[in-house]
Parts: sequence; structure tokens; C-alpha cells
Amino acid sequence: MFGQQEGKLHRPHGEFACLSVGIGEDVWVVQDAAQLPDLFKLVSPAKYFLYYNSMYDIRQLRRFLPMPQRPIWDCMIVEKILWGGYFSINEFALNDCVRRYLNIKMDKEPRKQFSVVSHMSDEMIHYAATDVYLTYKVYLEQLKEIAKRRYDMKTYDLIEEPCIWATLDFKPVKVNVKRWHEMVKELTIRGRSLENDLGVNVNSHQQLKEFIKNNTGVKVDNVQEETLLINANKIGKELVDKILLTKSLRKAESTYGEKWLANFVEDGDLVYADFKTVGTETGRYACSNPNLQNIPAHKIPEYRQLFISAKGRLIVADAQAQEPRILAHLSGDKALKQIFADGQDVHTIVTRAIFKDDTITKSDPRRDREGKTINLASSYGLSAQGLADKLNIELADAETFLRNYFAKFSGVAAFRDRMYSQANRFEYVESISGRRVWVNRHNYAWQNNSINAPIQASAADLLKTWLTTFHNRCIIDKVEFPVVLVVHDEIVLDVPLEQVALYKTMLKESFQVAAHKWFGDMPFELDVVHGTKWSCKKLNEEAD
DNA sequence: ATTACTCGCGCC
DNA sequence: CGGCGCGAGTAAT
Repeated sequence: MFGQQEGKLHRPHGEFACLSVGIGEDVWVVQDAAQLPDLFKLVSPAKYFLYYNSMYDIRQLRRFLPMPQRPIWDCMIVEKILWGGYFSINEFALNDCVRRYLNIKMDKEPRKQFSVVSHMSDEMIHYAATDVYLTYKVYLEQLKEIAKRRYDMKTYDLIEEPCIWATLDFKPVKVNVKRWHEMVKELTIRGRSLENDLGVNVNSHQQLKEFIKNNTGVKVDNVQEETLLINANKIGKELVDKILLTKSLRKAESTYGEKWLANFVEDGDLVYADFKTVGTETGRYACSNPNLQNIPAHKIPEYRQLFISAKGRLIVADAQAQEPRILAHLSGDKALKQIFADGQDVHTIVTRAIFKDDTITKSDPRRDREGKTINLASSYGLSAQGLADKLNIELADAETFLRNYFAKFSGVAAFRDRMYSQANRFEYVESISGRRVWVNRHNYAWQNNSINAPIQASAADLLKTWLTTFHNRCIIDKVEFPVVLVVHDEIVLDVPLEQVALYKTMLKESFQVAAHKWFGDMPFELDVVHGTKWSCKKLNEEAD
């Protein structure tokens, strides 16, 4: 495409430049969009359409001809499945593959010309042709690698390929622009006036460190929230609170302020984010332009209330304690599995275990602090030092918690050791679908990675299978696919009021199908609520 | 003036 | 202690 803006490549805009098409070794560069329908008729018997980043091409091609769902081999997605964790996530461009497999350096300079010119030069034609030719060559290399590994490609066939089609069908999400402007104004005024009072630029860690030293004599290594809170007694509770509040107000202004609205809100107050199906080495989604997966939910809950329904109601569904269930399944730990079999609260039971006190109840504050934290830690890698830092306790106490935890959940300790030795022997670990995540043992965090990766990657498998099962169901039932957001263990739909009940049922059933497919009898629970806003707590009040 | 990097923080 | 994206500030070019 000619004349496309950076950061908007997922949006249909710009003028048609060319389409390069290869059939085997032969390459054409088509410069007339009117020829596209005939061209696609000609090539439609192909077993696969090979793409490099199919979502970009399909989104653009959809402007000129229908692009029905059909088998595709997306070399970029395949590459991420083959080498997740081996290369960093920004090393999966075509030129990276070409360099690695073929030892050829690609000249990406001509690509830059497309955004500023409106006709094809010879150099650009050559570039476009080379692009598609090398995509084919990369595909051949991938086939060799897959054969060498005797890899079944289950993760691609069952999860990633359907996921591409589902993601192409995502709908935009609506925001409350008027209220957003008002809120930003309010937060900006408060933030700037607080910053004036303080007399320091809180966005500058250097200046803020200096300020704290000059005013209180306390030297801090950094100005993270956690550090300031730990040192609150020395610095002064009131000052710390004021600094933190100012920082969070300034953040609201900079990240979610007027610039956000101007950049990302399109006609009808709709936001079209770029969801990348394989945005991480573990297979999780990532989202950008804008990132809708890190909209404040806890610190400034008002922001999620600015995401509203365009069709009638939002349905918000999220999986309960997904990762502890997956850990229970992968480890096979009897005590952990029993918690879920009995439908008990995992945080409470774990709190009882680490404090060796069976009288602890769900409302005990230790459940939310120590219990929840150790459950997070169990899927993040479990180190005593990390736990001590997080809970701001002595190392010895953290060690005691871990000792007690592993005494009760000995299967988790065995799982941990299995993952360490697998990572040591093979340099990779695997998810429930066989998704491979390479572990670099020269990385200081390799042990954490070898525990976390199978859990996080299996969670991604589950969410994606849930999503694509639901997508299929919508196609079969000939109803709109109403997904507007996907946030790791959560799917949000925007549906007409009269179809709320229908979609809730479909979503719940799809989730159970997906959970059963990968995790058999391990019980999974889905929380499903609906309302006019994307706000976790408030929704129930509006229900029905 | 532009680019690359660090720090910090939002989410799960 | 795991995984991301993004903005401001700062240092290097």
C-alpha cells in the first residue's frame, strides 16, 4: 500500500500499490487492483496460501475482494511457534528469517518509500517480488525444521490458524468520549497542581531521587512505588502518598489523556486496536495502537467504565483462578487438584498451608496478601528472595512459607524439578498443546521461565481454543462474532440486549469445550456478567 | 535533531 | 518471582 501511516498498519487505509504473488518459484507483481478478483480465482485451488504476517495482507485485500476463510500457512506465526523464546519477539520479521535460514541480508530500505510515493519504481517492484520469493524459501526451510523435529504442528493447526481468522473478525470497542475528556481534564488539573505543590518533576526518576534526598536525607535506589512504600517511615508517610498520587495522575494524563483520544478514536467513537495473535514467546496475545490489555482496572477504575457498549450490552467473561488450575493439572499434585475438585477457594487453602493454620477463613487478610501472592509466585517461578521482596518480609520467613507450601503440595516441587531438568536437557519446555517455548539457560531467570512458560503457554492455549470454538459456533449458527476484547483470561463481547442470554450460553459452552479438550476432568469455572460498561465490579449491579 | 536506552507502571 | 506496550527523561550519536 502507498501512503500508510506508522502505527496504523492494522487499519485499512492508503492506496493500492501492488500485490506480489508467487506460484512456486514464479513471481508476479500485480499493480492493478482490478485484476485481483481474477487472480484469486486462478490461485484458489492451491493447498495453502503462504503469507508472511497474513493478518496485514488479508485486512488490506478485504478492501478489494472477499477473503473467505481458507487454509493458510503464515510463515511468521509458524516461525513464532517454532522458535518462541529462542529469539526475542521483535526478531520475527521476514528479514530476520531470511538472515537465519538463508544467510541473506535483505535490503529493507525500499519499503520506506511506499509511505511517501504513489507509483512503483523498478527498485520497489524488485523489492516486492523478492519479498514473496523469499517467503516461499522460508517456508521450505520451515518444512525441513518441522520434519527434523518430527513436530506434529498441532499448535498451529488446532490453535493458531483458527485464531488468525477469529482475530480478523474482532469488532471495534466503543468509548465514552465526552466523559473521557472531562475525566482527563479533572485528573490533569489535579496532577499538575499537586506537582506544583511538591516542586519536583515526578516523571523524572533522577530529579525525584535528588528531591527526596535533599528534603528528607533518605537515599533510595529507585523511585518505584514499592520502594517508596517500604521506605515510607523514613521519608514520611504523607510525602510518599502525595508523590505516588501525583505520579499516578501524571500517568493518567500522559498515557490515557487527550493524545490517546486523538490517536485512536475513530468515527462512531470506536477504537480499533491491533491484536497480535502471537504477541509473546509463550503464545499469549499482545495488543497495541492502543494497548487495550493494560487499561487501568484497579488503580483508576474509572477508565474501564469509559469502555461502553455500541450494540446494547457488554458481556464480560473471565476464567477463575486459571493458572493455579493449570498448575494442578500439569503437576498432577493431589492436594492442589483436590482443592478444585471440591470447588474450594485456592487462595484460602494455600494460606492455611503456609501458615499451618486450618482455621483461616476466606475473609482473613492473610488470604489476599500471602495466599494470593504465593499462588502467583507458584506460576511465576517461586524463589524465596522474590517472595520476600514482594511481601516485604525477611528471607527466612519467605523460606518458611515455601517449605510449608511444598510440604503440602509436594507434587508442585516435583513438577518444578521436572521442568528444570527438561529445560536443562532439551533447552525447551512445552505447553499442554505441545507449544514449544525455548529456555535460555544463560538467562538468570531460566529456572523461573521453565516453570512459568508451560503454565502461561497452556493458559494461552486454553484462551485461544475457547475463542476459536466460540468463533466456529458463531459461524455454524450464522450469528455475528461479537468479540471486542481479549485479555489473557478474559473475553468481552458487545451484543444486542435481546441476545445477551444466547451469547452468554454460547460463550460458557465454548469455554467448557476448550477446557475439557486440553485439561480433561480438571474443573474450570467461568465468571460471566453483563452491563453497559467494561467494569468488573460494577457490572453485577446492572445485571438484567 | 534524531535515536537508543532506562526507568517506571498499567494489565493478566 | 513470569509475560507484555508505552511514555517521559536522559544519554549517545
